[in-house]
Amino acid sequence: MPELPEVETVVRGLAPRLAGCVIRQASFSSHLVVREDFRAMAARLAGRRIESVERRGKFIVLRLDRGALSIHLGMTGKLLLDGVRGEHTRAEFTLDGGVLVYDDARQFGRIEYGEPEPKRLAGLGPDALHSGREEFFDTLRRHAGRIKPLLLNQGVIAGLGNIYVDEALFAARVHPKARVSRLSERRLQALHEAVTSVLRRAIAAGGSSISDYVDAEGRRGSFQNEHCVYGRAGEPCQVCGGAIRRIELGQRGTHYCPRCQKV
DNA sequence: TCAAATGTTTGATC
DNA sequence: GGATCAAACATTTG
Repeated sequence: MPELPEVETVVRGLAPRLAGCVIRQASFSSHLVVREDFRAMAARLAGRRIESVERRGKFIVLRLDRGALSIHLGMTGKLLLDGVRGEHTRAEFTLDGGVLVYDDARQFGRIEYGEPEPKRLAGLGPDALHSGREEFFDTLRRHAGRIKPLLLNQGVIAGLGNIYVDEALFAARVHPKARVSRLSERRLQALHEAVTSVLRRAIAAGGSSISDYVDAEGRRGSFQNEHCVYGRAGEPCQVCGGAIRRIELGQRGTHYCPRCQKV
């Protein structure tokens, strides 16, 4: 459910409400979401002040007066301000200014603590939204292989997921199976511009709500209405009128226009 | 009953 | 050290 625009939307909703709050109490109920000892984790968080709420790739990062907490929403995670405890609630943070509820049906999400920050954040590539043209080129050119799996690799570029990779490749007219090494400077530049503009437009729309994504206030996004290829197999391409095709690539459903996107 | 789902990790193989 | 592919994680939905 959550890629960069969805996580950004959640962070923008949380930041003004959480900054300056103190965590009074934390409780957990899933060893899949929280891999370490619940009591040790709760003890470390109790009494900590939240200095800021930031996004790194698809991670929500709460900077605390000591250390930092990272929250990854996986596929079905929701972080709800003053949310109500439900069947799939896996964590609850009682703050001096409200309650933060972490809900996650599939439990692919992760909550981790680290000092000064969780170690896995160090493995992320440059942020897809803030990566400049030069950095984008240099990073991609260091790798071989097909462009789509590469863009999905968080260690290469952080933040893109299945929806936005398909949408950006369509906007740049690049075939998902294209080899990075075969892409011209011009194609790469188009791709960089496409990534940036698709992400910006998606953030402006509050993200994409395909099935369950909602922001910190429980509101759905609307960018799914602007998808050109994702989830539109069989529908006519908005540019050429040909049918959008769905294939499997790197174990992910992949949507593209065979006429507009050549290898 | 089967397929697919906004994600990531791990292990085998080349 | 990589790329590539399959499987696994757990649950819901059509």
